[in-house]
Amino acid sequence: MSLAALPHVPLARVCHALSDETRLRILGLLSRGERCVCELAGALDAGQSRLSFHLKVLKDAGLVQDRREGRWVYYALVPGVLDAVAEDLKHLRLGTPEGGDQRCCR
Amino acid sequence: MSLAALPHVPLARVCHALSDETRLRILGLLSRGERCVCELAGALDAGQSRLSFHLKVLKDAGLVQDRREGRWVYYALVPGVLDAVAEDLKHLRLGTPEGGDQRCCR
DNA sequence: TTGACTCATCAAGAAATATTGATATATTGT
DNA sequence: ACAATATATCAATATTTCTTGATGAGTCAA
Repeated sequence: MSLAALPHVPLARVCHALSDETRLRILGLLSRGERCVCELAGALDAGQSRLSFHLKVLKDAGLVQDRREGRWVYYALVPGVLDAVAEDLKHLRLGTPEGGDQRCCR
Repeated sequence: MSLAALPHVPLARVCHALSDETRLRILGLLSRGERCVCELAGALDAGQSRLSFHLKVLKDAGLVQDRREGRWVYYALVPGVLDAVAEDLKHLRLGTPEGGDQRCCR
């Protein structure tokens, strides 16, 4: 499965979502199961609005999903998405062979 | 092999290096073999100093290496590094089980 | 030695991201 | 209906990153 299976988000944007320590810690926590925002806030040292901001970045990147249950919103990893990103990284290539094989300097 | 095998660069920094379209295109080109800067500049539409900037980001992240040959500097992917990053992403977890399993809300 | 060429670095400004505190919205219990 | 709780959003500011143009450093050939 490629990233493209999910509501396509460009790889660069996904990597940007992964490029922050706080967000990686969130994903680490979520890798062990669903968590609500206040649990995450407890585990990390982040203020509520900061956390909310980062969760939105992760969600927009298609990495996490949320689910409301009463007053709480539970966040979870989108299943398989990290594997999909990993796969895309391994096969990093351009759609079209960019720039052929020309040499500019001799 | 984990990322940690190489002169350790934190995953967040590596992902940051991967979070830019231009840099992904550079990596795509390099995935087909070594290229000198002027070749890259030709293939992409980037000015020289812009390209140099991005190459430095990639190098600092441990993703590419360079080699001087006469007037030219050839850049190449660090062998295996993309696989290593992919692996780290699949096993996204924190060093320590962060925040135990406590719940803050009931 | 001089000039042309490849590339890196620097400084300044522009653009994108992150943080903070305040406020808004939704849900629940009383 | 009201108050409390959980979360999202907004506005202002701070910080980081990117781009551009200028300059510098190394290499080569004449």
